[in-house]
Amino acid sequence: MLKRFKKKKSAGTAKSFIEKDKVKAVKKKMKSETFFHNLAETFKAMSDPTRTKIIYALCLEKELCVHDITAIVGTTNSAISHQLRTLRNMKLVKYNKVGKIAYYSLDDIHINNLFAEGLRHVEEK
Amino acid sequence: MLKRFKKKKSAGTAKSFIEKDKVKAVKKKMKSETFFHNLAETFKAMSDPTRTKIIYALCLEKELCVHDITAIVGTTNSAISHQLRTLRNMKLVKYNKVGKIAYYSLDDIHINNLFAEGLRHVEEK
DNA sequence: ACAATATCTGAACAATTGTTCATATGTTAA
DNA sequence: TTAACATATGAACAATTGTTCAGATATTGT
Repeated sequence: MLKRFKKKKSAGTAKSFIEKDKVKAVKKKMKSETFFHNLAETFKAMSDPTRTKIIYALCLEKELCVHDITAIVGTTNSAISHQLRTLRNMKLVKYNKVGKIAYYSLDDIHINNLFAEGLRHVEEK
Repeated sequence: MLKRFKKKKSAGTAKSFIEKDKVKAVKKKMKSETFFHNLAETFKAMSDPTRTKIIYALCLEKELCVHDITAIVGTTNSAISHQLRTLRNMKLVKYNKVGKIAYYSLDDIHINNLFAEGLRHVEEK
């Protein structure tokens, strides 16, 4: 009880010490839950070695079919196909099908920039 | 048995049709396994909503203590501390401890750029 | 020395992920 | 139609992940 009283006495000041202007300022500029979810999803799309290989390949050659990508990455067709679907769902790659062949390419220039920036970070560490 | 024989006959030509110049060119420029691993790890560090919130907060205010980050993100101290360790291990954030308070900040400008580029991608979709 | 504060940590758990396997779909050539 | 080819897919599996819980450190003020 005594403790509780003591806590009450200092709680206000303690909290106002912690929740200072910095925190309030950032909180005001905070984006929605959905925003951070989508942002995380975008990065997650690039967070697997198989997928970074695919993206890297598509940075060098802007159009590649599944068979080519499989040959370059060196896995099974199934694994590549599954990963391409992930990248498609995340809007990182697009494809157009001509006959039985599906030609994949990066969805837009942002992907190139994003990838290049990550590449720079890794190479300078 | 017959099938097997037939397959053998066409396997060679089929492969040479697929492994065309494009594939060879990309294969020549392929980076090491470690490189793609590290690159994926960097993106993975940003692939969780809690961590994107932390990084976003540190983009707005370049120095924040754990308590502040906890208040901003709105989780438990433990969860934040664990995520900060992850970010530290990935060299995305650094910290300097003054007394009992640990002040966290983004490790270098590449992180700002990388994050900003991801942000742009999400906002334009 | 003690209580309060700020941060960190290990274990345990459910949830998610990437690959493999077997098979399905759709297209082309014979 | 049938065989060969290019790609996609569902189920199942081990491996990884993020959070919570309980408690450990370490620093400061009294």
